[in-house]
Amino acid sequence: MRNPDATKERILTRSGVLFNTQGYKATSISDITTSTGFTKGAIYRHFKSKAHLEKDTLFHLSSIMFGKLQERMKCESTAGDKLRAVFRYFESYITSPPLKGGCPLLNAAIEADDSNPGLRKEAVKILDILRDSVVHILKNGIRYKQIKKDTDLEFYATIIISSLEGAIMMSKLRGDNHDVRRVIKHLESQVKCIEL
Amino acid sequence: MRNPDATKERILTRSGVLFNTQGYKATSISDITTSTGFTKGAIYRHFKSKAHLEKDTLFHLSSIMFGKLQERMKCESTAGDKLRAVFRYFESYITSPPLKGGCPLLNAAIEADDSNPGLRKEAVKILDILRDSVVHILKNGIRYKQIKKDTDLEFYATIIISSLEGAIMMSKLRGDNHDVRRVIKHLESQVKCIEL
DNA sequence: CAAGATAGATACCGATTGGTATCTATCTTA
DNA sequence: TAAGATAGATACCAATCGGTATCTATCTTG
Repeated sequence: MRNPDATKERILTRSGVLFNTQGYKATSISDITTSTGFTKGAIYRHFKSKAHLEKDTLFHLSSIMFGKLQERMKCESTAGDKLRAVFRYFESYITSPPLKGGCPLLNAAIEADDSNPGLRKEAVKILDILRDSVVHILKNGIRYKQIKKDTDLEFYATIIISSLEGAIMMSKLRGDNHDVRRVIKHLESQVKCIEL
Repeated sequence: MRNPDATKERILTRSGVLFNTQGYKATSISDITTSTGFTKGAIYRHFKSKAHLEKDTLFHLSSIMFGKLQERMKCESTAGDKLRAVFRYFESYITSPPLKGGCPLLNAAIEADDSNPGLRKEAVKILDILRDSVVHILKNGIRYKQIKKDTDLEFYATIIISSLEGAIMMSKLRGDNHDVRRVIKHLESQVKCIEL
């Protein structure tokens, strides 16, 4: 009974890296024991099954990512600058990853099928939060006369998120940042279209 | 020694569905034996390891997909119409999937890490072919005065592919076609910008 | 039709999987 | 300080993993 909270945190952190790099199914409990230094007994005391650990870990990962994203956004004052901060954050997934393995939403979304409903539900939640964040930025932009007031919020949120996620897939596959750079260039010109 | 070619074809077809729906790592050889009706002995006669089977299967999947894509494109005459056919093909991944499990490129790209270099290389090849297809359409469009001649070909190919792939991820996760519809609407307006 | 080749089945291998029952040692609380 | 609670270790489980050695039956070819 040394420090259960720190143990749980350590397990979530380490399995976060493993799940995000190797995949959820491909990461075994043994992988996690060797990475954390804890035994199976310790892990199954804190998480009642591997599926639960996967879901909790994905939540843990998304909390970290949204935290870092919020940090970047609150440094900017206008809606346009906040959006460009989002773009730069996604580019960092490639150029200097805040977490090894790329975007946890993208990874979980592709891997989570109907056989892992917990993971899938968690991924949907993350996508909702991300979409709402972009919508929120645009909404405030309209309120403060920075964004055209007839802008279709959901539409632009979808365009931004989909192209960024797709770009991460491409850039990660190719091993360079050319594709994500192109997409960001395109999104910046799109933002200019709705900026006042 | 009944019909080795048909056997190989059947294995590739069945494992194609399994790999594309459950994932490569998550699909076992036993899954494939029960799906095909063949035994492990038969499978390992035609493929020297699971990794080889994965790679060959991804190639098989991409051949089918590109075949269907070509069919749709050759029905159209102008570059703009060919691009719109590409968009509709990607939408069909959601509305009436030509293959269960969504886009094989996207699935393989996310799952393939450095531990499966064969699969990864095959995924890069597919991405190259897809990108070259779009570039080729645009190039011919310029030649026949349908597309503005100063168009950045690689740029538009990246924008189109990334946003479509990202949209498939989102729509598949959510279980509806709203996101992919939005992205296609956006891409259609982008095409209009470079059409003559 | 005889002989070799090969497609595919059967049976097995050691390693690893997720999971659990049990034990010990440290903690909290009366 | 005594007693109960709990964090974590150890040892085990049946099931399954990818892979292989061997056998049989059908094919091709002389």
